[in-house]
Amino acid sequence: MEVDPRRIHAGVIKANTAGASQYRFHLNNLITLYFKSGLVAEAVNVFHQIPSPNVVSWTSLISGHSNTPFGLGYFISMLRHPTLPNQRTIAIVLKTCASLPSLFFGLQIHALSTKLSLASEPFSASALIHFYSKTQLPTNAQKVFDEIPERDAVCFSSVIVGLAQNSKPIDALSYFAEMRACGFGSTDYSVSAALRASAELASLEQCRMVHAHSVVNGLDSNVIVGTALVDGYGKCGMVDEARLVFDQLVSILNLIGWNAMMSSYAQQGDKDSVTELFSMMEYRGQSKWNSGDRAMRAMTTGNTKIGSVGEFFHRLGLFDLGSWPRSCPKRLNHQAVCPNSCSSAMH
DNA sequence: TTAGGGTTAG
Repeated sequence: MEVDPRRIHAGVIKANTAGASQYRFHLNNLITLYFKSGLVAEAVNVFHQIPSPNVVSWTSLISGHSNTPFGLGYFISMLRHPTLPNQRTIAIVLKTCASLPSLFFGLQIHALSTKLSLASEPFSASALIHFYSKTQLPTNAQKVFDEIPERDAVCFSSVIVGLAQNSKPIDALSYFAEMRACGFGSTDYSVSAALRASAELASLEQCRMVHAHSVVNGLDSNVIVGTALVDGYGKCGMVDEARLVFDQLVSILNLIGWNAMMSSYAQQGDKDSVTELFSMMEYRGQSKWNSGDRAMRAMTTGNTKIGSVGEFFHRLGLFDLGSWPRSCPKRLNHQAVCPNSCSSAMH
């Protein structure tokens, strides 16, 4: 049953007899709840009701605006408040920098993380690796990983994914082997990336090894691993094995999986199988996913009317981020760019 | 005690 955040909000107001920190704790949770329900204005409103927002309050607010320039704007407001970020805040801001993408802002965040001794913490480091991978700087990503003293499975997965995405399959598989040697269990992220690397090498033996590994670890029925398997076998020229995986997982595969299977046939010049599969896809109504995917992409890439990150900060009068002010010399005109929310957080 | 990092095609 769906929880209505407004009912919870009413309960928090009624029960506001506890101390200030307890009240803030409940409001922080409410911010997240409102964002998850798509009630952005209400979430921002709750933030402004917190007398003394802490790092969790700010991170919740920034997270609700992740992947949009507003998230970066709120991060600057947080620094000016002043509240120092922790590795969770850094992670969500870097995720936004990777998604926009904004190399310039991300580099500033890396510098700040280093100053705050957060660049090697698992959460911020894995986000840094992701950021450098998305900005096509895999050597930087690798350097960040190598400097993490205590790595976890996500750090490993991030570097494997990043190297595989940047056409460094040998390095990716080397980290995949290291991850296992260090005793970490494989994840759907690391396995799908290892398959992508194997596919780029067109190494059938490697594909089969990772496939067997995914079966042992119970990951072979995962939709993304399954798609990577179809793609991997296809690129190794083993279209029958690709089809075997495809048929086993057809009930859960999405448009990407169908495309991977059709590409496998196309690479063999088997146009009859391609058209047959395409007809089957249309019959099942799967071709409709195309528009769905486009809509999803528009939603997740920060589809605002503002042309670029640079334009956004130019409008805020903050174009030169190289010189962050220590005090608050200038009030930002948040209403000009975000008329539906309060402006006092943006200073 | 809350917030939070990494995947599949072309």
